[in-house]
Amino acid sequence: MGRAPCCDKANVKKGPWSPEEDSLLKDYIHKYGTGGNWIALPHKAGLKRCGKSCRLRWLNYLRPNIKHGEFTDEEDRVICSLFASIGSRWSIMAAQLPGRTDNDIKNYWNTKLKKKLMARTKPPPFPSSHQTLPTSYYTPSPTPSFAAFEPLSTLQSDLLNNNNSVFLATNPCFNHTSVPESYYPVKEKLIMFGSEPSCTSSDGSCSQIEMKREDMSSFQGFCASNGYEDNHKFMLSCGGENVSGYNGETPLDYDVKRLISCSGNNNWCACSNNNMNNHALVDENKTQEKGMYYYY
DNA sequence: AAAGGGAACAACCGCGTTCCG
DNA sequence: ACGGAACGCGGTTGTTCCCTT
Repeated sequence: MGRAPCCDKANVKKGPWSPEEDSLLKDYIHKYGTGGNWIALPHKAGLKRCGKSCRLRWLNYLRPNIKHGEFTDEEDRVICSLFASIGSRWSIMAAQLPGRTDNDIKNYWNTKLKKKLMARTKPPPFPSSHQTLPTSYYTPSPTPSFAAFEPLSTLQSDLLNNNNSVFLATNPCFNHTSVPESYYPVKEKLIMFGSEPSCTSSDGSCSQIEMKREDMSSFQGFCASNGYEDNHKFMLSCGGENVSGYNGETPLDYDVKRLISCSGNNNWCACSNNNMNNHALVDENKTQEKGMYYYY
C-alpha cells in the first residue's frame, strides 16, 4: 500500500501555470492568506490545481520580493561556501540569500555554477586506489587557481547549530570524551559531509572515522588540507582506499566539493599508506561511506 | 529554413518531518 | 501516545528556448 495521493490526480491540472491561474492564486492569497492549509486552498481559490502545486508556485514565483535573474558573485560565493559545508541543503542556502528560492538555487547550481566552478579550476590528479605515491607528490600551489571560499564560520555555526544534525556536542557519533588523548583533539565542532548521515540511524550505527592527527596526511587515498591548522582550523577532504565511486555522489559533485574545500591558500597532497588500518579507525561496516570532514 | 541537441528553468513526485486532534 | 493530515524538502522529470549544423 502506497501513501494516499494528496489530491485527486484525475481532476487537477498539471503543467505550466497560465497568467490567469497566477492571478487567481495571487489575488486569493492577498485577500485571505494561505489559511495554513494548502490542500484546501485551490478549491477555495477556484483553481483546478493540487495544493502542493499552488504552494510551489506561490513560494517560487508569485510571492513578493522574489529575485529573478543573474546571481551575483557574492551569491555565488555564499552558495559555494555553503555547498562545501552542508551539501545540497537548498532551503538552508535560500535562507541565506534573500529573494532566492531553494528551487532557484538548486537549478542554478546544477546548470551553471557547478560547471563554472569546474571550468575555473582543475583538481589535482586523482590518485588511483592502492597507488603508492612518493613524498614528492606533494604539490604546493602558491597561488590558488580559484577565488577562495572562506568558511562562513559564524554563519555556519549558527546555521548548523540550529538544525542540530551536525554539531559535535550533540552528536553521539562523535563523543569525544571517549577519544583517547593520543588522538587529534578534535575541536568543538566536527562536521561531516558527503557521507550518508547514518549517525541518526535507528540501528545505532555510525559512519565513523577517527584519526590520529599525524595520520591525516598518510591516509590512503587523498587528502586536502587548506592550511588552517595554525589557528586550529583546517579543512580536510578524505577518501579512503576503499572508495569506490564517489561516496555516493556523482563524480562531479564530489570533485566540486573537493575543489571548494581546497580552494583557499592551500596545498594539495596525495599520499599513501598501506597500513591504513593501523592508523585510521573506521567503522568496519561503513568503509564505503567516507565523506568530507570539516574541522574548525 | 529545418532538425537535432543541449541548456535552462519550471513543475512534479515521493518521502521524511511536523503538527494537531 | 498515537495516527492521520499537511507541510517542506530534495531529487527528478518535462518543457521550452536557443544555438549549431
